[in-house]
Amino acid sequence: MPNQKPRKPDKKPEKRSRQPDVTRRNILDAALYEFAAKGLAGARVDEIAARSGANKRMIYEYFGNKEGLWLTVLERAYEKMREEEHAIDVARMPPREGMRYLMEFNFKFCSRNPEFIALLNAENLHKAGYLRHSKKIQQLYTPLLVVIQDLLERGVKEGVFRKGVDPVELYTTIAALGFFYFSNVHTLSTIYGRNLLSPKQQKARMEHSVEVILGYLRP
Amino acid sequence: MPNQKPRKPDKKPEKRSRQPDVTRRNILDAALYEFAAKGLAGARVDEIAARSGANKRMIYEYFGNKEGLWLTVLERAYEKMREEEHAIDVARMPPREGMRYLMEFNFKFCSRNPEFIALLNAENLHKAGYLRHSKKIQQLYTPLLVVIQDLLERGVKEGVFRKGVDPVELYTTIAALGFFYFSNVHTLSTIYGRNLLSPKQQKARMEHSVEVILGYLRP
DNA sequence: CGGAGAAGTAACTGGTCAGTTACGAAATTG
DNA sequence: CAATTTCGTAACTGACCAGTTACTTCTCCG
Repeated sequence: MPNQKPRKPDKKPEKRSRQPDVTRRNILDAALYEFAAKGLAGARVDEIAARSGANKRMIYEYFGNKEGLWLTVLERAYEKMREEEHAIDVARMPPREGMRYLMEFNFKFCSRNPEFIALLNAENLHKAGYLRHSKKIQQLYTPLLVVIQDLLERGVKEGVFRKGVDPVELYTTIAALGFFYFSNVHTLSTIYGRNLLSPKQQKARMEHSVEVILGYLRP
Repeated sequence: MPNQKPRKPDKKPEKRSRQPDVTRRNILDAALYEFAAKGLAGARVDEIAARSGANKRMIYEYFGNKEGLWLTVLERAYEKMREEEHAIDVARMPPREGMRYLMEFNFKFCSRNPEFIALLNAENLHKAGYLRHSKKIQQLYTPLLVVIQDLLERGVKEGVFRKGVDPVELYTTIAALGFFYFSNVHTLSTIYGRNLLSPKQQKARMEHSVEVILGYLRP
């Protein structure tokens, strides 16, 4: 089986090498997987190189060192979340529906992105030392908080929400209800003796979480 | 400064060496510190030896290897929590007070024991592989769940709680509201641009958490 | 006191891993 | 088709680190 694929240098380099963007992206994907599975200290650069199909030299050329790679992966994960969150259009929903939607989105996002959770936990182990260097993160959540504020105000006006709820506290609570469950699935599953990752358990948990939020918000 | 301390072999060996229990305990304390700070992969056995004042040989004699040490530290942490939780006497409190007390205890425990949180997160990174081997953990939470069930039933009977709340879901929610905040303090502090570890922020957060639980539980 | 065994020390070992380097192959450019 | 740059490979290096070993010192008990 001789490889005569690259014999055709037409204007569109469809397959094969010399595509830095693709290589870069492959490295980041592999790194996300490895970091999420083993943390920063446990992850192996050789493993990332092997999994990405690239090579260590490329990794160090693109990202400098292991920590540089970590920071890039972390920022990329946050960006992904922002993008998805950006797609939320809650502003014109009725307050209660809007709040339910927010909670469900958050829950499902955590369910779909366990690597994101592992990454955040690892970063907290490092006391957010890397995240602090990323200036763009800080204003990332403002739009979401504005949306929540708006929902709260409209809810109060319509008489379906209680007064005096702080949007930051509420957002933290929403995040907590989604995040904690998936962050601690394994120890919780062990303690309760059930598989909390089963769709049935997940659904029940999401329903309960929505109920907690909406129940609390009643006037 | 010649050391003539150990020159007195009276019946009570007050200070100094040859006290396996003390050495063992020192190692566990040092290991808790190191593991909580750096995770299993990041922790260094040499560092634990140095910090404990003991020696690597002792560590391997007592605990076999690094993983054995990890498991022992983990179990010890859970035991500590159980002990403190055991001291809770909520059974004869009025339902709402009891629930508030539970929530506050949980919150304060997380605040007081950041190592416990780090340990749990690391163990979840390992998919609870170590915890699963510890049979005694599984039935640890049953008494607490019974207490919650009792509170809920009395609350319903007295007309201060809503019906149909699942005690397991509720406990998970209580745990989430306490745990998540401290587990993610650093990234949250970075994002919000405030120091969430300040007593003021902690107090506000605890009040909010209690409000969420009690607000949700209203009939 | 003296011998046995437990507790402790420090140097060592073998493997692992982050980061480097020397070199080759392909592609782009003129 | 050279020359230059970009991409890729694989072997290497030096540090680090889990676990071991050879040896010393203390304590206990007869």
